[in-house]
Amino acid sequence: MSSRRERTKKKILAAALRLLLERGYHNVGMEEVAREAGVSRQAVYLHFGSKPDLLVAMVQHVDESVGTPEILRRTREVKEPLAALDALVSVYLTIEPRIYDTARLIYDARRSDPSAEAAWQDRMSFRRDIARRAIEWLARDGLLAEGWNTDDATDFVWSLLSVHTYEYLVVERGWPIERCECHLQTVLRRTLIGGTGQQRNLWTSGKAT
Amino acid sequence: MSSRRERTKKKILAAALRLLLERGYHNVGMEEVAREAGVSRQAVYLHFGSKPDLLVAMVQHVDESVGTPEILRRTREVKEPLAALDALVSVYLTIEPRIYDTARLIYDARRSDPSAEAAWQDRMSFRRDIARRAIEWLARDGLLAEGWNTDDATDFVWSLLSVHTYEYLVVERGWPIERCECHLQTVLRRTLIGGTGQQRNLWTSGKAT
DNA sequence: CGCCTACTTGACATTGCGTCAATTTTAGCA
DNA sequence: TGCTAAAATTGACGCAATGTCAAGTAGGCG
Repeated sequence: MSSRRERTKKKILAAALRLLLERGYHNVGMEEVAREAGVSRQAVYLHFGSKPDLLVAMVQHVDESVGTPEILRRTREVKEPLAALDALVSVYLTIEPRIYDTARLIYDARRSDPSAEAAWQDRMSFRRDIARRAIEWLARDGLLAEGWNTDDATDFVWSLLSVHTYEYLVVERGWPIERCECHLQTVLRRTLIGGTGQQRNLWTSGKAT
Repeated sequence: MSSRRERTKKKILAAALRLLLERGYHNVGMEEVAREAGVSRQAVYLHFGSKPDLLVAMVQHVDESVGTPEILRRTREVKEPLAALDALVSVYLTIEPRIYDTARLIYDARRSDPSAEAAWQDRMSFRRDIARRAIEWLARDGLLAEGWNTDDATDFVWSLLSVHTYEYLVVERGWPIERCECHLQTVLRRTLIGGTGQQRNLWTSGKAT
């Protein structure tokens, strides 16, 4: 039972998505979004107060439709901490292709708009929490390699599994997802896993799926 | 023998630098740049045709004043390939603090401006070349770890030693340069060095300077 | 002095964001 | 069916920023 209002809102969101993803935040005006959605320019302002607000709404909408939380739950189904690191990479590369474009939009806008900045920081602290959970698990079992503490390892994993790693390797360099997954898992295992875990896993680390 | 023209140009560049670095590309207008430089708005257009062109000129100016090529030459003074990887990180973290702000400006602008995009791609392919040299050296000596080929390792090093790794770890998370250097060196050594090199270096890898 | 280059001045066109008030359309409901 | 209130349109406006143009004004050099 979508009301008239909600339907129009969805139309606008869909249009904004198409246009902004294709041409970038600063290259598309509200006028064009309205035209693409088949509504008047003012209707856009009626539903979303401003361009930055429209962007933030777009991002939230994409996040919900992708279902990030459900996918992330996979990380917790894993039985042992060593596999958690692999799962983290795997989940990262499942989600990233779907949200990359919008994440990039928010990143672009955050310099010039406070609410975009807030949305970005939200996302970032959420991602750091996910990374931290895996690292704390490793650390508790004494598997964290020499030279790392929980905080530093968390930051490193968070920064390695970021929008920009995806951008550099997959988007710019054209790596297939599988190759990216394999290499990033290798990086994390060799770098962060020490103690007994290293013996067990070092020699399988070059040939993950 | 700085002519009047050149002096004015420098004044404008300096003013643009101050303002744009502080407040970002989209938050500073040409009017303000001109006022800060103590010249008329049209003088700015006289010297640099447009805002994007001013940005590109700014970046080139900073690059020259930092002397990136000279600093990068350090990478080649290294005697053995294992040390080259460490030197790469070290050089990266010498240069990055000085150029981070302007690099970030270019990155911001590249979505909406072709000449900024070109400047960015230039910079990126230059950086990949640097990384590739070190990796090829490793590979030639058979020190590249299992699971990596030259291309992939180059891309990975390039993406790890990027503007955004610096942004995430140093700028956002407040890592001191030394900590960042130590950890990144560890990452590269443990990840990329295999064969005999690994035996020799693995146990010093947690405690680099 | 006079000349040329560099710079200034003030005006203008254009675009994009955001706002407003008056009006029309439309969905929901009696 | 016809009424009403919400939702959307229309057309105008203010504002700020980019970029352009033409005419005028310094400042150095013969």
